Amino acid sequence: AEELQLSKVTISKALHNHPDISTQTKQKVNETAIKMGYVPNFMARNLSAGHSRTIGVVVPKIAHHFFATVIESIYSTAYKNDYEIILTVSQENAEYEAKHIQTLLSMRVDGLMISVTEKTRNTSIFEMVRKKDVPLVFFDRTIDGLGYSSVTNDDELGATMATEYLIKKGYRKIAHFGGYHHTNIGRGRTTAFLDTMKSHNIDVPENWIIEAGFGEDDGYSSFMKLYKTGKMPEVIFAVTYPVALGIYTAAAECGINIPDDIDIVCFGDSSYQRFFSPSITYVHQPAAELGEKATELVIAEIINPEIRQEQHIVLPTELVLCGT
Amino acid sequence: AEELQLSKVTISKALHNHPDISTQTKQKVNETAIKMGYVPNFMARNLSAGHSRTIGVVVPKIAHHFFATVIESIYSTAYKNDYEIILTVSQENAEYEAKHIQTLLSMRVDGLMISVTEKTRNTSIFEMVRKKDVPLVFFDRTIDGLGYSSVTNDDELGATMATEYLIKKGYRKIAHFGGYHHTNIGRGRTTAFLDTMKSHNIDVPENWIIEAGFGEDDGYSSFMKLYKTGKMPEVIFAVTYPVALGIYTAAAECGINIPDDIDIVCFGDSSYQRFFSPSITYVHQPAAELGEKATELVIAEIINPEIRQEQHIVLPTELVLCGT
DNA sequence: GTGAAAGCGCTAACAC
DNA sequence: GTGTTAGCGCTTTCAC
Repeated sequence: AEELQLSKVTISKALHNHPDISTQTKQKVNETAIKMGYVPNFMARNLSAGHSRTIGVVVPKIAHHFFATVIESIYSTAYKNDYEIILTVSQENAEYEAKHIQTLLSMRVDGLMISVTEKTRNTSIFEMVRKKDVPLVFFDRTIDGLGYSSVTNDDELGATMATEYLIKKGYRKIAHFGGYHHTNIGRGRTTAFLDTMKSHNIDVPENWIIEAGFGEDDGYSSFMKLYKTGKMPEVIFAVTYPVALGIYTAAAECGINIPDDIDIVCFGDSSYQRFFSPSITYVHQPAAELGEKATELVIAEIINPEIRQEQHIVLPTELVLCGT
Repeated sequence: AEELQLSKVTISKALHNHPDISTQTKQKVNETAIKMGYVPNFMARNLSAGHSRTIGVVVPKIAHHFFATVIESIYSTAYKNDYEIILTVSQENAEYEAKHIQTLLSMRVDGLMISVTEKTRNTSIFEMVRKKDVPLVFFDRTIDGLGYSSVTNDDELGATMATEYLIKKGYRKIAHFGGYHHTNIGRGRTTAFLDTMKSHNIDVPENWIIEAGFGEDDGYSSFMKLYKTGKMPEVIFAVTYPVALGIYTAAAECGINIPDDIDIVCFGDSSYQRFFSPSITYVHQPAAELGEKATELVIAEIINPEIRQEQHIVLPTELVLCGT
């Protein structure tokens, strides 16, 4: 339609500032393009280009401080590098997750960033990604042994610090609501907790280690389960912030006061943490940095396919004491 | 590459379950497609189809309970209807917003859902959307007078209820930290507040109405501004939850106790509201429903271009009393 | 039941 | 400097 007497090619070149074209022609083209509200067709462009300058992201949840922060950081890092983000949410559902990855693949994203669901066990979809030769970086929640790069928080360090802190504070009866052991973060945190306890020669009753998911519901039901045993600890170490909140709710229902009757420590926080009462001692995760590093990693792998070998970045966690 | 002796056309038809093709051929094609991990090219498909079964979304912020909830709801509603969501975040920056809309347009999204930034004033980008004839629905934060449909919370109702509540509680010295008046939600809440105060013949000093943004920073600086006047109210009605949090922080720094010295009411909440201490009386916004309705609206407009006339859905808000 | 031809909007390679 | 040709991967129309 831009037939102000020029061919498509000339237009295309002009719009791309090709040296072939005379400055005046360029200007004329640009002007009329703006005037008539021309918007290039991304699909056509990328179909012929063979790539999309687009990165697909799959997260298990979005209404959660940690992920929301990571996502914002992914967005801004991507934009800085002229990549578009296509975000999908698996809602902790492994089936949705696989479907989203399919869709993203069919959109021909140049790279993939994934934080898996708490239930993901079947890895066939990731092998498919490998076959397509699309770079993939896991963040926070990873699947090991597939040869993909990852960016994670130092779960072991955090869990160790938290446990040491509790012991130093004089606690001996410590329960742990860990995530599923088949997930890297569940395993890492639980293992570090147990190791630390062991190194201090403190026994942990078997039913004080409760394996469940990462959500508020899980914290709630785990507490109820613990409560029914009749033998309560002095403190609970929760695998995530939502789990800690679930514990709060359940404890309140059971007439148990936190932190007087039972204290809590957990991984992660919310931006509202400081208004929370009573405030919790927690392990801080560098969410924004994690998003940034992960994004830079995929982009690097996209640009430089040769450098595409496994690489694991572990970001240090930090113990934030209650009331600071 | 799928040359197991068939042409592309046959393959395409088989994959689409076209009646032309024999059942056995279909099966064979499907099997090998799965075996070799065939993924159709979304861009090619949509290039020839002329649409993308994709909806573009622009939100000002994501790490915010209200928006996170709306977004999750948009996602699930879209998926239910077989639409893909492309989410972009403007970060309250009108320039980014315009750029994102451009990108989305170039991706040939079938529809657009937008909650504008607190700074958006230039509407030329929206006129461009009109020219492209792409359906657009505003949610929560709208631009009126452009002829687009919208789904919003009943800001007037909420603000009126909140104000009435404060008055009934005996407060007379009420300050209001409203959003910018050029935004629909800022204007709606402030106007309803002033009207209600007027109908009760209660005076509001001019410098107790502070116009600012919707973020925590704004709450903080507004409070400081108020504090410097030396004349403090009994209670502050904050335009958003983050603003209320900013007030908390500022008040703490000024040695002012909430709610003893100054009370707070606000619009919106967080999922952690119930753990918050002291808890706040707030106006509940039906975030999930808002996302759902808005998504259904765009989809309806996409499917039925004729019905594309302005339509404004206003969802009722609710006053939630402190401690319930 | 299957395939050949044309076209979606764009770009890169090569003429003119 | 500008235009022609061809092809990205798919779908639709119409022959066979």
